[in-house]
Amino acid sequence: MLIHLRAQLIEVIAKSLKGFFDGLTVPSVEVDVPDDKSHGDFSTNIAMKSTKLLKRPPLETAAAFREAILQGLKDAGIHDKIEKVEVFKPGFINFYLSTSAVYEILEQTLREKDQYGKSDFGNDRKINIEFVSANPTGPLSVAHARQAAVGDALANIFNFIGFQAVKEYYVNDEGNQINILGQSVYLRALERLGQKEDFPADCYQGQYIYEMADTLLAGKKIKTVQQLKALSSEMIRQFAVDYLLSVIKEELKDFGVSFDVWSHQSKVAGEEQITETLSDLQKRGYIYEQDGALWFKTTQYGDDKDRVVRKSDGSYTYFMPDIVYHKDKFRRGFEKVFNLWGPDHHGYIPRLTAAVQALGQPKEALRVLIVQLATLFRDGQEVQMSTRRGQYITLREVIEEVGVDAARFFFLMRLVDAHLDFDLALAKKETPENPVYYIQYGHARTYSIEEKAKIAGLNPQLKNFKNLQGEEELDLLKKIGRFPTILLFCWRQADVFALVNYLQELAGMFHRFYDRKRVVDPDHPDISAERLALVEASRIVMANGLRLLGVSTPQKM
RNA sequence: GCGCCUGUAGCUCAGUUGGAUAGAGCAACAGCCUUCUAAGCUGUGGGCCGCACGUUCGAUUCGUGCCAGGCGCGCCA
Repeated sequence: MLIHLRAQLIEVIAKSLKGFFDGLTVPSVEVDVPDDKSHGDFSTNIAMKSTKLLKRPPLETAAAFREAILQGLKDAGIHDKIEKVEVFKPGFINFYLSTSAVYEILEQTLREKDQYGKSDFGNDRKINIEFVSANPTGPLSVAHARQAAVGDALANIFNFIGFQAVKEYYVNDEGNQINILGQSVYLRALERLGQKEDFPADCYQGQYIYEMADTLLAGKKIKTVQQLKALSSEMIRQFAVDYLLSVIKEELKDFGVSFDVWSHQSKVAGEEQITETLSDLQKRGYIYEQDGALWFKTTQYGDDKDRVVRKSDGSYTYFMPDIVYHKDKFRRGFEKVFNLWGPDHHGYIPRLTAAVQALGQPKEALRVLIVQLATLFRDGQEVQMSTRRGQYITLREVIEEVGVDAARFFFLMRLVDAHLDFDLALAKKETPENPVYYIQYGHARTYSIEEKAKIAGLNPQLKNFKNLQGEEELDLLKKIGRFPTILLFCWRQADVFALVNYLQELAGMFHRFYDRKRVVDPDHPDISAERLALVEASRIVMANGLRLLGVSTPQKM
């Protein structure tokens, strides 16, 4: 409702002011939401933008504009939604919503319920969002956990505003790391059979390799070294990848994250597809040979230097299958693909962006989001981690220590590309310092109020409001009205932080309302019914928001 | 050396793509429960928006140059 009204305002303003410009082009009209509510619900800077063109002081222009806009609002038939229009200091023209317009927000929310905030903004466009994509060589770490929380929430939001967002996990099931993984399992299996060999430092050191070895031996009913040696290394590799993928899937499931598509490098970027793509790129002049290797001219699209795709020994760099994989994504019809990467990969962005353009896509078709690492703290002390020695905090441990809700919420509390300090002790505290519970508590409160109302025989009203006149009530309603806009902003920013922030503010306004206005009051059933409607609308938005974040909505706390 | 990111309250961070008196949470201090959940509410203090120029009606925001910190720069994945 507010999105629509804002669009109407822009239209009306542009139309009403045409006469002032006498053939000159009207500056583009911007309508913003002021920080300070005393400056109205909407505001435009059009008068100040016009000072130069019209050669008149902004306040004078604004006053004249105001008259024309008032007339324009009448002509457009939306004057009943705007209570007043005022001119302010440097030259702002501010619009104040009428209470009837505010009540429309309430009616809409109650009508649309769990669909409130949904839109067709995305126009069913297909987008892909690839995240986590950890190599299947061990359990998921906290770094993956943050990516999982962000990627899942982003996809939820994008789907809600009308995109067809596909969540995708790219499985690196080939290459050096997988060879080493297979070797690690093989050596541990030998050890279990009594033949202890040197365990190289570059092999995977974690305890889980033993468990895999045990599972392998039991599954294949292997009792002797001879039987083990009869297994092909290919078979062991396959076993290891499958085993770890099922572990990863289980961890993600417990974190509430599921993927729509699992793409395996061995399938989408095998030898055949690589050869095909490579010769295609060669034909189109993107590849040249030097020092026995094949190079991709990524500098043509702004990379610092060209990149090797096939080494002089004939094997491919990681870049090559990645190009093929992204070609595959676009072949599947995605208009835009998002990749969530760790900060250590940021140097890789220019070359992949170049490749995407060489594949004939516009630069914007690929959007890489660098998800910064979370530094874990426990009681103010940084938790030291070392991936090399297999000593890192896993997703599993975070879930067990602080729970899914707190973990997911904390990972979303900052912009994705900003460092995040994650205090484990704080996240599991059930005290006011912990922001997760603030919103959930607000949600739970709505249930307890509605329960009390039911006992008193009171029901929420659905229309014809007139008693919601308090500042707390109108502020809360207007905030509820911003929810759809916030979701669109999340798309524009490619970040969920704005939603987290919004929900905290919304919960704050709800708590304030609760503190100051008695809802359940059998002596005043009319007022109670209207306030109950506001409680329900608040609950709807808190629930819709938390659901998009992947955080649960408790009815009791 | 080159490239990318960051610099805002004691701490952690926002700042709606250039707007109005720069905000929030935490921490500190002072208050509010015989009434719908005190996991809540109210109030107070706290700022050279890293520094300097420039662009303009207007800069925390854009540009340039410095200063400080982080990361990336392999025929690794």
